Amino acid sequence: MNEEVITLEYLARKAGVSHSTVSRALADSPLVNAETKARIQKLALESGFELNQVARNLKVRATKMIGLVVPEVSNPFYPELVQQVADQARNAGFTLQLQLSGRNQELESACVGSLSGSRADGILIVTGEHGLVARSQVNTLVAAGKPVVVMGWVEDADHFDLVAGDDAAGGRSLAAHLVALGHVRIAVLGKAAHRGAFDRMVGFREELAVRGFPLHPELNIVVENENDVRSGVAKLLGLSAPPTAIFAYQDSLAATVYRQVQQSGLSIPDDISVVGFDNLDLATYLSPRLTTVGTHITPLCSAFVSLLVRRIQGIDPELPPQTIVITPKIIVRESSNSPRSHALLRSKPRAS
Amino acid sequence: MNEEVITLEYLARKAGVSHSTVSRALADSPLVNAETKARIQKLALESGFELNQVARNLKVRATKMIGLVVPEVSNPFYPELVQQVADQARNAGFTLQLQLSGRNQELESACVGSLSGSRADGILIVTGEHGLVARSQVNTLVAAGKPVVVMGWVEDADHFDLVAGDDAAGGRSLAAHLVALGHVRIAVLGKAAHRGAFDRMVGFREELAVRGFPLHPELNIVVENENDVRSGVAKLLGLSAPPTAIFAYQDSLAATVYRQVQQSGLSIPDDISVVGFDNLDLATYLSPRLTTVGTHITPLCSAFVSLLVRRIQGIDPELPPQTIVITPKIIVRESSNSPRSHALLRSKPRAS
DNA sequence: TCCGGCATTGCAATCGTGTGCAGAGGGGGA
DNA sequence: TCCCCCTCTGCACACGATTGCAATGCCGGA
Repeated sequence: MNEEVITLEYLARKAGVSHSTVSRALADSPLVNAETKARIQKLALESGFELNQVARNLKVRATKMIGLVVPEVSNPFYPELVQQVADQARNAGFTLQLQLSGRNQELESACVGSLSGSRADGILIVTGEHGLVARSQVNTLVAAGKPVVVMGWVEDADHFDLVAGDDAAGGRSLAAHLVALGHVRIAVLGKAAHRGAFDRMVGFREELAVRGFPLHPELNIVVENENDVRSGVAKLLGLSAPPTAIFAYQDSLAATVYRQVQQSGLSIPDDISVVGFDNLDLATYLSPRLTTVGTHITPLCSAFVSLLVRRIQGIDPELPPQTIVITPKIIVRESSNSPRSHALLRSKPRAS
Repeated sequence: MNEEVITLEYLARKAGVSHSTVSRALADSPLVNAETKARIQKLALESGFELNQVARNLKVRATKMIGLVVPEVSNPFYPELVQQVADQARNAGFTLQLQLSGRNQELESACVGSLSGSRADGILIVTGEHGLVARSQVNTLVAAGKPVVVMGWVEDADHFDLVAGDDAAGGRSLAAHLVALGHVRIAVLGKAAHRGAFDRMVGFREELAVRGFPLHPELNIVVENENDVRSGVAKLLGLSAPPTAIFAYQDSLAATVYRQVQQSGLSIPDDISVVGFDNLDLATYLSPRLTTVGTHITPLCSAFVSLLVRRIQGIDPELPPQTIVITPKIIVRESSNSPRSHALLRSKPRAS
């Protein structure tokens, strides 16, 4: 077994040339003689040579890698994004370094840290419910000229590039949709406001108010976990005048709502309409398929990646921080319909 | 603005020492005087110094990164795995480099290629339906001493480390479960055999035969896509003696089966039982929750990562290639139950 | 015959760290 | 006083590649 490490130098000795020539030959430089080049390339192939990318990276001061920071990947919202970003990055000639910042983004700073230090040519950060945890770090990096783009809603994003979906608009269109169907008593299943305000819920409520049916306090349920969802739905169904529609602020919550509603012997959408937000794959697995709001994720990721690549390439370095907002669109499926009479609803049996 | 790159050398000049001392100080080496060390560390912090990891990697011949190759991440099967591997890797002090080999693993070789060349200290490859596409590449790498571990079922894995779930055993327990419930006419919704044989289906059929109810050909449906599933289920339900239970070889397919069955006005599990395989999150979102088979993913990933780490650390380099098999377990939920009488089943209305 | 230019190759510096080894300086014991 | 040892620091090389510049040899034209 040959223990010697195969380097340019090694190939050079074998081929009887200098390592510079080998380097140029493998880079297909026109500076080296055609036959020599062919001979060296053949030799490299035969000896199973692999260029040491780390050394190369050091010399050329670039890694052709971009770091992607995402809270987690078991929540079905993120994988699709990762997939798209990975594809886009590959098209641009970059490979991906994935970092999970944790469900509560407790590792976000650590992730960003491990990505800087010249390991990644640029960094993409997808925020979670807590907003941009590593804000000061990002500011420092950007000030130092490191390409960074953030995705998610962050207030006062004056100092860095931001790509965000317009959640408020999405919320408004859901509300408009339900009201147009004839719903009056509409419940909201939401989360206590992290990151300033949860725009999708705010937009939803705004639109309800505009349309003349402001959200009734007893129909506003705050949930933090699965159990809250179950008890919340139970509470709603137990009201003397139950809602005819429920807006769950995430598709994954809507799934739980489904189970709870259907276990109570009620039918979606005949007895009660349910709408979600995110347009996960899950939304089409549910039965009936879920009406929801989703950003067309391709343009979103496209903006995300191409903005970063632009920064990395360093064309117009004076380009001020950008904020790109993408408006999501409502996807109407079978889980929302016009309300039937309340009498019918209340006469239905309820599971013990 | 200070355009000078901040390096050890820069700090050294500022502190009036040599770059060696700075290097040692930042590594908290006992070789440097306590006060000097403190002074240098303080200075480094103030100037926002970041160690150039690429240079370091070159010098120490290690990157503390492991590459993870996964077919895709939009199919809900993989994200959980990625999450676990990422966590395990972080615990072991490694960061993750994610590479997507594509739904049909068409990029698998390219992924492995971009991971070798000293970019990653070790490589984890999760195969897809096509088995180990980059097999020869893996053999070469392993022969060259590069740490590589493969997950998935691969035949003749004599030359490299392999971690696999025992799909056949899972299939057998599903069959046993259904037969024990009293089912006799059981349908299988499977895929044409990629990668030799699709063990979960093989195991399922074996066990049926052992129990005395070999699979009837008309109840064996081969599907390649969503549409096949729909038409397949329709065909099954249209039989003069429809099955009382359906085994879908993947949870995600079971979801489609659900919709088709429920749209036909039939109830799960009262009219027909449905079981899946994989135990995705999805399985609990469905209603009723899906009976399925799943590997407890934590030990699986644990074996996966720790085997690789062991190779990276290079303790007992003579350790022969390992094959670790993990037996999945059946998770009984509400989608499977004893069959009711066929008369009732056939008298049910069917949606137009 | 001489010279200029072109094609090709090698030399050597460089990227930023890590580290073996030598050397400086100081303190303590004989 | 001398010497040894211990603590600390710096020199210099190495990691494996890229690349500007110099050098070589050859050919053709004057």
